[in-house]
Amino acid sequence: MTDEGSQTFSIGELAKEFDITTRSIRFYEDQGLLNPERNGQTRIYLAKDKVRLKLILRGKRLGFSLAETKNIFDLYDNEDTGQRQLEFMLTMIADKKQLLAQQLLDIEAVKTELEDLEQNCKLALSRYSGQI
Amino acid sequence: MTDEGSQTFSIGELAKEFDITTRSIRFYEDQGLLNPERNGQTRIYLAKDKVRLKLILRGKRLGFSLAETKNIFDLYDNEDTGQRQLEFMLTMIADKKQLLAQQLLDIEAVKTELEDLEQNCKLALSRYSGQI
DNA sequence: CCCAAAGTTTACGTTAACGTAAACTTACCC
DNA sequence: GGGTAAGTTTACGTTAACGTAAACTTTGGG
Repeated sequence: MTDEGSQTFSIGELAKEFDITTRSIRFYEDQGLLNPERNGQTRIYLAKDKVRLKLILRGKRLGFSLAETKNIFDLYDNEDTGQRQLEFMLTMIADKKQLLAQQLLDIEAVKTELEDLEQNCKLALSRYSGQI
Repeated sequence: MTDEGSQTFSIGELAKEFDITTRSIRFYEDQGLLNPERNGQTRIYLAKDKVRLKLILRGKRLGFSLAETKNIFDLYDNEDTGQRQLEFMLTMIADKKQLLAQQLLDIEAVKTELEDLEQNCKLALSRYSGQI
């Protein structure tokens, strides 16, 4: 058994590792997305906090707002998942999956356009280097 | 030859078609992303404007800022593409492609997580309907 | 013991992408 | 020709996601 349960991190370490400011990390906590331990005043981050932070940033890259990400976290954390809650969660999941599918289409389209543009650029450049 | 060169649209028609407000369309023009014709005061949109609008919205869905999209438009429109310009354009294209690749990874990861969550939800729900 | 580095709270400032309102003109319909 | 629906400009308001600054406490190293 590898003992990895006691690894802790300072706010500065996390900031450096994820290349964000400490201000952002505190802001995420302020918005209810993180809940680090405390040693007196000082925040102590555990492995699960790192996971959360990774998910937050991934969500951001996909255009999720912090509120949306918090929403998902809350659903995950919710213990008393009644029937209504579960059904709501399922429709929300369906919505997100739909959104991801659209993004895939968008990415394919943009990728094609970028590659067309790239070809034209390289062709134009080749004239400068006298290859035509 | 299908004659489709004379199709024009009002701002209201575009707003309805793309499900956005006229305010947004005028704002995009204000930021230099659209350049519709005019009939007196009234804006007249052509097919190429519709294409631009589609690209703007696609960019937004992928998290591009309006400034970034305008940047790409400007590169496209640029007639005097000197060597420096072309090289700059190529690095910019490479950056965008890199970003798209990252987004693909993110989407895969989120999709997997969503499907896990979905399974758990359905399992929990099945207990309510007495299937377990 | 002292100081520089890292941490903390509080609070005001900033930017992007519109929303909203006002005050006006233009276009179309009966 | 009169109203109403759609268009226009101008301008101030709003929200999310931090940036930045001030004023303070805590902590490890020489």
